[in-house]
Amino acid sequence: MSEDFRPRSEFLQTLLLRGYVHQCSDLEGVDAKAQSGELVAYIGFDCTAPSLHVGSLVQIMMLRWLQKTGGKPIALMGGGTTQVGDPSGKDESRKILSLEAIEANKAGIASVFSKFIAFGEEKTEALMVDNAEWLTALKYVDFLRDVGRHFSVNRMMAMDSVKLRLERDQELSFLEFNYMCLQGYDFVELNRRYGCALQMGGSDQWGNIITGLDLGRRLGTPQLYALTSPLLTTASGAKMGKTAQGAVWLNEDMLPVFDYWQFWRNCEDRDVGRFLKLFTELPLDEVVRLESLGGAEINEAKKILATEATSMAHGRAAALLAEEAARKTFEEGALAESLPSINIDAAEIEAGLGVLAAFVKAGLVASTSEARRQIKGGGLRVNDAAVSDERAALARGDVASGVIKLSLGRKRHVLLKLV
RNA sequence: GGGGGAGUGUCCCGAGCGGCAAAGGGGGCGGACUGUAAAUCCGCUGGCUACGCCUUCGUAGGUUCGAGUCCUACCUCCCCCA
Repeated sequence: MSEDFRPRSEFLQTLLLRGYVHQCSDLEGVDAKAQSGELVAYIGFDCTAPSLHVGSLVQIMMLRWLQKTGGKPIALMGGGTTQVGDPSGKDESRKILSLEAIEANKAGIASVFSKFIAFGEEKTEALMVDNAEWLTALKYVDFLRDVGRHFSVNRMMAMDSVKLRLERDQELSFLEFNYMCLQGYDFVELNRRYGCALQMGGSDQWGNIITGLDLGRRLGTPQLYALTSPLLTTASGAKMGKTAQGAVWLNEDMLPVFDYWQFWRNCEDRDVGRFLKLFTELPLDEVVRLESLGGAEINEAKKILATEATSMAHGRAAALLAEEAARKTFEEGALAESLPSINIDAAEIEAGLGVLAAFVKAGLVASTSEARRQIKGGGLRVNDAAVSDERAALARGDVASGVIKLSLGRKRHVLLKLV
């Protein structure tokens, strides 16, 4: 990447300044294309899970910026390629998903996407397409003759995704070996169908993307471009988007908005600036101001990060509600109505629901054994009072304004709402 | 085809003379300290109707009062010879 390159398009300026760019095959080329107002770009998404999590957020944001700056984004659902499985960055082969599971996952992902990007037929409205559309219709022999002839096995063997498996003597099935060919073919197909000239993705996708570029050249498409974003880790090196409780999902039914807000609120000091640039749309000078806050003041920046990021995924109203719930809970020590909650039959309380069972029910602990351990460690609280007796039961008297507040540690809270 | 080695607590790595719910890390969770941060220190890290019971060491059998540990077969992976 040339250091002194000065982009003229708003699209590239934004991506470069906000830290989205890791590698690009041809910045000038992409810039010119973006300038012309004809840039169509795509990112492919696996259909391996029923939703998307924070790990995909960088990619989603790139498509969002593309749309905001006058380009047309394409979200490519890997309905076809997911049937094959990408070996990139994986030590072992992935389980092959059933077609029904892939379909269901696709629907979940689509609903998340629509929060971030506007879909439709207009020029800058995004398209969502599924590569199963063309991949499953391919005839094997035809594909080999038309496309396979352009792939050099010698080169494929040298690709990191393949090389790694071979070096470690790990199985790489022929099925997976074909993945990059299919992804390469996707790019060409999207170019033919929609004039898509740029594929973006995480840095681990560089090899796959470049394969598409080469294939395009050999098959006579116009010049294609590649752009990857850095692989995101937190300042302390952990993979982005995974927490103890699991992935940080972008949809509410898999992760309560309160928890999503908390995820951002609890980021490390060193990450605030970077995250503000990548995951919010605050002007850069504001970001600079916020990240320069020192000491405890950086907490203000974290709150803004949390609310801004949450607004995008769940809407402003829900984000403000989460912010308010956090303020009440952490700053005032008061009861916040909008904490994550589960309904519980009043009769169960009357009957004397044991604390152990209650915490399991609330999902704060995985088993009664864990609940016992947490009690020993002083980690469980009912209405902010530490539980010391594992045989205690919840009672009518614990109910305040219709709820009982259960807490695990300082940060995780669930309200039992009596019904 | 022949010879040798490996598979351990379902997050990962990794010890394990026949008495083992199984050493030690990492990670994670909880506590203390803080700023809902980082660093540090301490505790916990199979399940249950819980001073007891049940299920765990690639799979299936066997020897034994008793098996992760010994024997047999099978599966998977690695190394050497062909």
